[in-house]
Amino acid sequence: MGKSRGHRVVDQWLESKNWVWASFQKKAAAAYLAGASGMVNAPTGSGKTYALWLPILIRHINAPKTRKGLQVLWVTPLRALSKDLHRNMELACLEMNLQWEVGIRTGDTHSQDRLRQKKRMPDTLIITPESLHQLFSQKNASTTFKNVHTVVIDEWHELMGTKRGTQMELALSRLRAINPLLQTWGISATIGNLDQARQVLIGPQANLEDTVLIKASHKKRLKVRTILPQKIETLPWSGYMGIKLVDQVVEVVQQHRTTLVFTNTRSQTEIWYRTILERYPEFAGIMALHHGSLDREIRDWVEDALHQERLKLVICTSSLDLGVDFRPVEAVVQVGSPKSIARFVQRAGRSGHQPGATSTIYFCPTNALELIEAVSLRDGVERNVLEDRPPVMQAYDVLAQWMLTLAVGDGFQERTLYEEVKRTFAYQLMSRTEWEWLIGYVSTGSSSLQVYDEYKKVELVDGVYQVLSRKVALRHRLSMGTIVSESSLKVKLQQGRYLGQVEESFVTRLKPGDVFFFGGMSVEFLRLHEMTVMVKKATAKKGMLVRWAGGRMPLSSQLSAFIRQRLAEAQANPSKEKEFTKLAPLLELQARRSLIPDANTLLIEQGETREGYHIFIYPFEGRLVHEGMAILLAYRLSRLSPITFTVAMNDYGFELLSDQYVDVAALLEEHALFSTDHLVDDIYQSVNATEMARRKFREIAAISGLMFQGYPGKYQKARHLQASASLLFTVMSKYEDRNLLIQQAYQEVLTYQVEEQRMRVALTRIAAQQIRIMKIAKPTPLAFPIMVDRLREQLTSEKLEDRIDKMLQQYSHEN
DNA sequence: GACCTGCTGCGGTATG
Repeated sequence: MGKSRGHRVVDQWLESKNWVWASFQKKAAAAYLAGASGMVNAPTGSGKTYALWLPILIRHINAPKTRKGLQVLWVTPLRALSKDLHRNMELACLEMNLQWEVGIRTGDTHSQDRLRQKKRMPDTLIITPESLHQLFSQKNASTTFKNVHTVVIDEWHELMGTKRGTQMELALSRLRAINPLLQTWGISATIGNLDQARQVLIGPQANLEDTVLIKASHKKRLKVRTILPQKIETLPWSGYMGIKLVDQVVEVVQQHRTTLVFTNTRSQTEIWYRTILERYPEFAGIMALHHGSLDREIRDWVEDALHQERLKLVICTSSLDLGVDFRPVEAVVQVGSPKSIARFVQRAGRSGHQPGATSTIYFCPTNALELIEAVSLRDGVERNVLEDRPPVMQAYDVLAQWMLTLAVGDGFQERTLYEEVKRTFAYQLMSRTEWEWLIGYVSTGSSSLQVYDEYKKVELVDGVYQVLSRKVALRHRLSMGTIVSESSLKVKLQQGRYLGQVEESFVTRLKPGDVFFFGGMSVEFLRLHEMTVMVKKATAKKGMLVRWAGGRMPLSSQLSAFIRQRLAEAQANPSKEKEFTKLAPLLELQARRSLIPDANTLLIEQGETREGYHIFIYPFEGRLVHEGMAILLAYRLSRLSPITFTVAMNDYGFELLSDQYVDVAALLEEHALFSTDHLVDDIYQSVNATEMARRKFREIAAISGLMFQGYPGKYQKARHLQASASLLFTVMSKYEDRNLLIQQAYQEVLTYQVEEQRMRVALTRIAAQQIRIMKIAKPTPLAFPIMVDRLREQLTSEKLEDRIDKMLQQYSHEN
């Protein structure tokens, strides 16, 4: 069999580049050219883009030469990725002398380019999910997409677990309705539920066996090393900044060409940067920091400098998790718990980007107990355990937005769209009643809002649901997408550049003259000018640290399981791992004052201090489950006899504090405190559920179009937004029985706030475990950090220090 | 003198 002209062109091109087409790339190409859909699973830097890009070109070369407009959509979750991709794709076309135009359509595409695209679409469009939806909100959208035969979704693992993934599912279903032969391909890093990822991509009714999974065979070698502290505290309380080990981290940095130091929070990057600069002034100029609140220009500069090998060290948050390959990076340091094995591996992969090179990651614990995590991470990496990314199900806010998007564009027919939506993974279980509620919602704003005209958005004309009002259409286009951010203020040097963003709550505490540390420099607050925080460079070195109110990631269940297994082993066999040896004094104290739980034991500690009566429980299930369990237990105990608790938790356990003594042992004999019966009811009955749902509702209201977030550039106060979301929540809960969006808020509390599924599994495990209740005279090493955490919420930092000092004096001696 | 908690991502006003 002779090769087609397309194959020959590509072969010649590969030859001229002196480049081998790897076997996984060949497999992907063959499957694609045979008309299949599927997924490519390969690490970054392995050339997975070309695995699909080259066959797309082959197909084009062999196809008849008629103008067809848009034919290929290449979806990327990151704008930053699109430029690199564009360059590589165009270069390939150019070198092969092909007439094939690649365009970019993202938020920063110039308006003239957009207009040009509108008139004449390029053959391939690199696009974000949000911009794709923008295209669907234009008139003639179905004409735009009528010749699209291929959609490639890059970093699908990253999108799938989020509402952006749901957006993608909806768009795919629409594209398949336009062209039933559409070929869908995902590109994904390795995750636990790889098959499910593929199913979500192709839709629930499609047969998984008809699609292809292409795996790159070469495995990335990964070395994990722990940075060990000289000595540890037996009562670990010292925060989670890890700065104590800075000298040892700098030692690592000095041994490598370029190092990335990953931290868990933005303020942590700032403090590490400042500390290193103070102690090692020679790093000035060859060290940078990178996090999500720094101005885009600054971040771009850092990324460029990394490429050009001008930096020895970059301190960053997950803002550098993904995307661009930084070849010069030789080593990665993870400061503090990465919370999941998959994230740890992902970050490790930022180093050693050459094919065949080994990635090296150093784990720097910020707290004595994290030494157990170090061993557990190594376990996870060795056994190749990776967490799942469960897809988002039944997010009605996203669906409502999609209905409006289509109504703003070409309009939709109710029956057809219903069938189409049911063919997505996310909405496969949606009932006809629920759908009808949504139709009502977009046309009248639901029964509780019927009297208000502004919620009547969609009108039915000749069987087609459409948005006729220009104002409604404009407002909708301005507020598309599923990312709802805190409202923030820009920070600008008085006569100079923008530094980045801080949150409103931080600024309200500032007085003119106050010094804070931001973007790697000391700045003095001057004034608030047109919603911009004006600052100048400060002479004073010390200053406040900016704080952002971000999300709190819990420890993954996979990592938790390893920790539960390893804890008892650390005591039984302290010389087995060097981390265990270090931990020995702490574990001895734990064993002396209480006991060290093994994997079959649930430890409960009870004690009394001047603060009151403490109950500590250690399921080792991550802080969200602990929050849920604390609420649950507090509720169940209070039903037995009136009592109130203050709750606190961390990733290992939680505390119930009260001014009354509770005989836990006796109560456990008679009552199933840890039972899964009536679990959801009991959580909803507890005081916090409504408040939690109310907070969740803010995001739902924004996505579903209930709440206009304001015109771009125009500032809207966070308090105002919160207030109107809260008002809507009250009205809708009160006057409507079955409001889908309110129900969704409660559902999200269960799924994401208290991790109901995981809690059930944990409770079931506890039911089979032996429960050991220990009376303690003094707080144990496991209890102490939870107590400190509770105080941290109540006290200012100076007061907290005094308090901790006293506590340490009181509790650290013998027994 | 030691200590500072809490990720990321996108989009956007303008016609016949």
